[in-house]
Amino acid sequence: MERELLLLGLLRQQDTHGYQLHEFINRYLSTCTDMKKPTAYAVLDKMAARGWITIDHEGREGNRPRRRVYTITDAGEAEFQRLLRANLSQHHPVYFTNDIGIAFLDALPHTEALPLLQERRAAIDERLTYLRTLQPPHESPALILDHYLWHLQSELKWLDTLLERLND
Amino acid sequence: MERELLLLGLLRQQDTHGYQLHEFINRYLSTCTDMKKPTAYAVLDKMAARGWITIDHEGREGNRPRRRVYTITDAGEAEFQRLLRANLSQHHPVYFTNDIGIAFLDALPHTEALPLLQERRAAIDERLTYLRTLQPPHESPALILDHYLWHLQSELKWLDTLLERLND
DNA sequence: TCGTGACTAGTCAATACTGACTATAAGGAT
DNA sequence: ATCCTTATAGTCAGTATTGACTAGTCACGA
Repeated sequence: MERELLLLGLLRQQDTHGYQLHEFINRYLSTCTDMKKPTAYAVLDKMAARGWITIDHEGREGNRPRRRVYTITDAGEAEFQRLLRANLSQHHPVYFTNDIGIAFLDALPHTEALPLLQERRAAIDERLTYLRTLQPPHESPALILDHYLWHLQSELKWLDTLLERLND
Repeated sequence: MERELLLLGLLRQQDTHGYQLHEFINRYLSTCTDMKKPTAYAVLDKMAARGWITIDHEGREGNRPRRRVYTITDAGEAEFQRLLRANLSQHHPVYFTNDIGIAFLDALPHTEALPLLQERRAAIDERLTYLRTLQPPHESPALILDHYLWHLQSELKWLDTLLERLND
C-alpha cells in the first residue's frame, strides 16, 4: 500500500516513466523504501489495471528505446488522497533487523563483541557524515533527510550507551 | 539472512518446533522482524536442506497433533557464528515507510495535515505507554526492548518538532 | 573507428512471503 | 452431552519481490 502511495504521489507531480521513478526514489527516498526496479514496474502495472493510472506508449523519442509514460487518473488522485491520509494518521513501526544480533549478544564474550559493535558504530557514523553533505532537491525530501539524520544520531547515542555498558 | 540468524539463535538455546519459534518471535522480538508463520517454516525447511538443522519427527506427545522438533547441527552453529558476527559488525538501515506520507505533506493544507499527524502522535504515544508496562523475560530481549523504547521516544520528539514547524 | 564502460529502459524466471485455510485439543458455559 | 471459543501445529495456493539478464545509446580514448 505504501508503494502505491509513493508512486502515485510522484506521478501526481509529473507524468513520467518507470525507470525515472525508480531513479528518483533511489536517490532521494532511499530512507523510506528499498523498492527494486522490477517491483516498481509490477506495482505500476497493477495500478494501471485498476484504473488509477494510464499508460502512454510513447514511440521512441529521439532514438532512445521505447518507454511507457504513466499519467495519474482522477481515480488515482482519489486513491492518493485516501492513502496519504491513512499514512499520515497511522503509526507504521520500523523493524530493527540489526537488533537480531543484539538479541544474541551473550553468545559472544565481551572482548569479541566490543570490536564488532565498534565497527558497526563506525559504519553508522560514516553514513551520518555522508548524509550531512547531501543537498536535497525540494521542500519535502528535506524533511525526510532531516528525520533520518535525527534518527541516525539517536541510534549512535544508543549504541554508545550499549558500548559503555559492555565495558562494565 | 537475518531470519536464518534469528531462528538458528533460538534453536541454539533450545530444541523446539516451528510453532513455538514463531510464538516467541512474535511475543518478544516483534520489533526486529514481522516474519509470519509460513515464512518461518519455509526458512526452517531450507536450513534443514542445507544441513544447518535436523528434524526429529516427534510422534504426537500426549495426544497433540504431530510436530517437528528442530535441532541445530555443528554446521548450523558455525553458520550462526558467522551470521552473528556479520550482523553485529554491519549497519542495517531501517526503512521509514511512514515518511512516505511526510514526503507528500505539501499535498495537504496545514489545517488538514495537523490533526492527522496528531492522530499519529497519539498512536506512537499509546504504543510507548504499552511497551513501558512490559516485563521482558531474559537478558537480551531486555536490551531489545530498551532500544525500541529509546527509538520511540526519539520519534515522538521529532514528530513534535515537525508539529511545531507546521504550526508556523 | 573500434572497444570499453557507463547510462537508459525494461523484462523474466525463480524465489520469498503471506492470507486463509485444515485439523486436533482443551476449557468452560448452558 | 453439546456448543463455542481459544490455543496448538502446520499447510498451500496465490501474490510479491528480486537477481540477473537483454538491448540500445552515448562518450571518450587509443
